[in-house]
Amino acid sequence: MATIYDVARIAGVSPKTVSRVLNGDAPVGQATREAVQAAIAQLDYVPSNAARMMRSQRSGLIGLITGAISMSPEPNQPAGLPELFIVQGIQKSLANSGMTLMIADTGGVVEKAAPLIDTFLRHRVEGLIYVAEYHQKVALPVISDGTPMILANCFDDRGTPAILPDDKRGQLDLVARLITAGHRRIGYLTLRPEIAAGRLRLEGYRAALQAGGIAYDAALVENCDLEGRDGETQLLWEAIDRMLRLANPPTVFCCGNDKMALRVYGILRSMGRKVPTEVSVAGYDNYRVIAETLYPPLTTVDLPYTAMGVRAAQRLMAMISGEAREEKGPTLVAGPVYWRDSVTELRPANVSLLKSVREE
Amino acid sequence: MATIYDVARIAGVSPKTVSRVLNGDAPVGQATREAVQAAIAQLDYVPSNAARMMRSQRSGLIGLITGAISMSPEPNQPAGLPELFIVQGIQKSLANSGMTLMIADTGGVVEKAAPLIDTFLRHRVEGLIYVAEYHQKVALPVISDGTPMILANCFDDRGTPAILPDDKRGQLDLVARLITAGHRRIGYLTLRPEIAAGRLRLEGYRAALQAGGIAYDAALVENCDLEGRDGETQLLWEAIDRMLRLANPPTVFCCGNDKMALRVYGILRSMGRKVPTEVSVAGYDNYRVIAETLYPPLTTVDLPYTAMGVRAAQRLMAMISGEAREEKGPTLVAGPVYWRDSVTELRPANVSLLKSVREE
DNA sequence: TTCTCTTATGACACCGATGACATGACACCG
DNA sequence: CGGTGTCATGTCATCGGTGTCATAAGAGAA
Repeated sequence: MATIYDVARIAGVSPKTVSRVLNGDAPVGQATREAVQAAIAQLDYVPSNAARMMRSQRSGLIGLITGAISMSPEPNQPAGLPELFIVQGIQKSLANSGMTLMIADTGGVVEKAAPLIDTFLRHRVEGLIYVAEYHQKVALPVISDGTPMILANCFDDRGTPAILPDDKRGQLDLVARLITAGHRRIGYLTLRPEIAAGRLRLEGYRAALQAGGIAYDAALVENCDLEGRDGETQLLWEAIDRMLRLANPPTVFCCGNDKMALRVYGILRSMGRKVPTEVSVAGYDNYRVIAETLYPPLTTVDLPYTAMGVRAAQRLMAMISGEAREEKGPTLVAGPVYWRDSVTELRPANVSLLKSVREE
Repeated sequence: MATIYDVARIAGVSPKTVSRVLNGDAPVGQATREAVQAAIAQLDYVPSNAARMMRSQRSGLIGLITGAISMSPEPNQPAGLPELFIVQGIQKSLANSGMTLMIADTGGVVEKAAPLIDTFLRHRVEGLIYVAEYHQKVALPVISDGTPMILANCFDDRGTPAILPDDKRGQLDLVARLITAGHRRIGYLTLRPEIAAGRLRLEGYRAALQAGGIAYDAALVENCDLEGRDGETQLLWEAIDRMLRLANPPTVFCCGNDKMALRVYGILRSMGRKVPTEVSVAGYDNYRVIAETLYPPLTTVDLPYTAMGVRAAQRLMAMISGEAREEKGPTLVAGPVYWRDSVTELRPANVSLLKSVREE
């Protein structure tokens, strides 16, 4: 493999001059430059990053750790995929920064994160991003040297900078929109409260009710999430059946996520209830394969994965460049409500007052 | 950032001895070793790969280029995903080789492959893998230095080592199995012949007929692939309708892939034909979300992406270690037939004779 | 004309590891 | 007891670039 010395010899200049041609960091005479470039071409010279890095102490590398790639997309488990959108956003945002993104994969095994981080540190990455498959708390090993690190779609105890979906705000926006549409009895089939999304979205639901002057009714809220195990459909069926038998039944069901909404469609249909004319349904995630394919298309809230990726990259770059204005705490990213045909406008007059709700 | 010299000073030994403790390449006294390890821990020392690499001329890096990550999984376009299985296979296979896998993404733009390759070469990767999203021909820039390169799911003009799905063999196995089941009139709704999979699978179909002593009937074969554009369903409907009106209609429809089979299910149902009692259907790809979810579950051929990834990694490692027995030409990887309920056994007696067909 | 100043280039040390080689201390052998 | 081998460790050069400083040649300015 040719070195800068070989190029220098062929071109009849000093190695340093070749370096200058390569980096453009000092003026070089036209004739000299051409001679050097010819020599580079002739030798198929490719500079060694290792050598450059040693001297300059800058690697130009960003390390990204994810489990997305090796998550088997199980038929029942569409998770893992969304992560890719985050990675995409990061990539797009980093593309023009001159940084090279190194992606490593945990193979779905969280314990592998530690050795991967170590590998990255050996390569002297200038920043690290850890992407989790769903909004959760994590406990990664401490980075003892000062390498900046960002968590995407997760957070930890130590206050490591994190980029998180604004689940509370999203659910709030959706329910507020439902209220504007005239719904006052809003059923909520929630995710289990152990996961962050479940808890936060419920908070958003309650906040929206309060803002709309509607009393919270425990009879309209039920956890129907069994962590993917069987029996979820039964649980849903039972909850829906009970709510619909109330003296004052819900006019719309909010679902913990789009997958649950998909099931709810089936259940309502088997009960002989028409969506949306008799009952409305809303989801969460804007999991497009579901939301756009369902009939009628599903009203839902976008989980802004790509935007989160972009923010993660931006915040990391800010940390690397050591900008003074370093934010504290997690960055929350809200996604827009996608208003589709699965929800009836009970009070159409109101609608004209609305501007479309979207990520600011 | 601490260096090996700092560690040496603290531990009261020479840098070389620290190096020996780190690499275990020469005996080190117990007491010395412990002193060194203590110093390493005290300083949070992390060795610099760049420096190590310069001296040893080995990077321990494998570069992987893919478009998988940034392919938006369009609702209509489940491609891009399968690629991930290849990456997974590669990763699994490389995990214990001591190599670090660097993944870079083209963002779906093929032109970005060249600069990415260049970046990898600057890092002196010891091998390169290019993964394509579907079985196709590619034209990557020539690697002028001797870095080994492998193509996965694609091939080129220059005879670069490639790992390809054995589409011909897979279709042959499937059709042979149909024949064994007693089918003799086998309709084939093909992919467009411009793509490798379309051409090769058709070859497999014909080879199976020939082996089974059945004459090829052009009336039973039709290209129904419009490259994802609209009108595909109409095309399918028309083809199926015509074939079923033949004096001697097919008893089974082979489809170019599982997605097409999904449509065919719908069409047959709308025609009032029951699957599989009146007509059988078979797919290709074993795209599990479709094949296992459909009712009845779809008989299909596995596209062995994970296995291809494993083979790609293995072959690359063989090239790197410079093994004499270097294969020529592409490595074909065949996947097993998944026999499910979408195909009727017209002649059940035969079945007991079968061993399950699988990847060798 | 002499003195800056800029442009163009080179000399040399150094980044942080490791390979090659040398050395000293023992242990074991005959 | 000298010779030989193994263990434990150190010295020094080197990998391929780039930062720092020096130097030479012209271009303007005083």
